[in-house]
Amino acid sequence: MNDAAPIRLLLADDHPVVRAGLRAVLETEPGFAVVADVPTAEEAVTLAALPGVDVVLMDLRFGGEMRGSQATAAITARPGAPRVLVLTTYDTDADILAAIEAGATGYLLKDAPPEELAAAVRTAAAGKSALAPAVALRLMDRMRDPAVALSRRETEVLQLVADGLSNAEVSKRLFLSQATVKSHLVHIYAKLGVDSRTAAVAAATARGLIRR
Amino acid sequence: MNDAAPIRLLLADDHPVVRAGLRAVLETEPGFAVVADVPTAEEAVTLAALPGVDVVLMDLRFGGEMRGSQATAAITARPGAPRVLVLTTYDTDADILAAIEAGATGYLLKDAPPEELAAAVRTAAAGKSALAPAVALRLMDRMRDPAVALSRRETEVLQLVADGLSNAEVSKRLFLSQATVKSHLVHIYAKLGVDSRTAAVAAATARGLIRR
DNA sequence: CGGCCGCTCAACCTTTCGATGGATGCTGCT
DNA sequence: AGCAGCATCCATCGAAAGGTTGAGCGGCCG
Repeated sequence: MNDAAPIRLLLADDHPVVRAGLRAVLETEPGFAVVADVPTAEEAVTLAALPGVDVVLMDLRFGGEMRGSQATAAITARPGAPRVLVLTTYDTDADILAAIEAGATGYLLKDAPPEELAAAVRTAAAGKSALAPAVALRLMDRMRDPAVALSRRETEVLQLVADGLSNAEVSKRLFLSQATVKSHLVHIYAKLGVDSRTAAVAAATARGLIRR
Repeated sequence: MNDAAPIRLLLADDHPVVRAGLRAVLETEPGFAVVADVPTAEEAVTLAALPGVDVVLMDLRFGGEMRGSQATAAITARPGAPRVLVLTTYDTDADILAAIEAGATGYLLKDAPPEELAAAVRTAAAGKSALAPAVALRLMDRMRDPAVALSRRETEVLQLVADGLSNAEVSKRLFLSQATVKSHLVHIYAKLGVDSRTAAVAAATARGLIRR
């Protein structure tokens, strides 16, 4: 399997230690070649445009502006783009769905053992999707109980509510009327089985529907 | 400086990639020797008891039961114990204070560049405290603004509010009148500089005053 | 095409929450 | 001892959020 052509990798993570760790783990594995590692999402987008990269290992949260999901979308939008494998600490619904919608080929958690990591990279390089067991489980749960699947707009509203904004502030931020915000909240309450904004935030954070 | 005796290190982190990264970063640096790396806090406590360890690099959050701060306390409680340098992704008040109270010699963030990491280990090995700039800043802020210290009762109330309970439910749970709960909340709002329960929960979680 | 669903908004009424004000008891400082 | 400061407790009232009903618009799918 791992014959002449190695899989060429680009690593994107803002933690120097993690970049060094990925290098150490993957370069000892046969059949992998780390082309470059970068500390920002912007640099990842730039370097992924060059030929000679098969798979990008992408963190989701960077210290700077651009998020990993945005970078993933920017990379996969181009023709002949490399595969993007998201590698992060977090397994919330919001993160996972954003990554998959952005075109990620796989989603791994950083606590994965090296063998699992290597296997996922090979799977991704072959163009098949690679999901960590915990992530796959969460997606199954979501499929099985569609009541807890908030719509994009609902998630957006609830996130702002969780950040402490009032209905009036949310409505201004999203260019909506307060009536619409209330309407969304009512639907959210029904889906989560609660009857107040704070309870909705608690339930949603517990289920990982919004980021903390 | 880095003459005959190298600084002997024990690494404790549940992420294999991070352990590999720390090994890679520190072993290339002269004057360091990694004695062992472990994936759990419990093993860190066990191995730190053996002689031949100068500094423990300790993560704060593990997948398992024991927290890094507990492990730190267990290690530093023993006479002739090695120095513990906490190395984590998070910089919330609660985490930092718990670590320092547990007897950590230093507190570093994982996004630190390798040189800073190496320098901090040398500082810690010499018995001096080593704080990341961001952490030092946060501590300064906390000193300057002592209003963010919630009382026991206030924390109790806010935690229940964060769990999604209404004032009526909180009052029943704590055997209070609703008026008392509201009164506590007003004080909490004043201390946190907010004016609603959801904003208070957001502010308190951001500062690590309550668990999520 | 007709129905389903997500998104948007309005008007009304009810409940809850937040603001204000005041009481008690403990602790520490002078 | 006396006082200041804080944590804890409680009551009342206007304001904000929640609940209800009803409705229009656009996309998706059988």
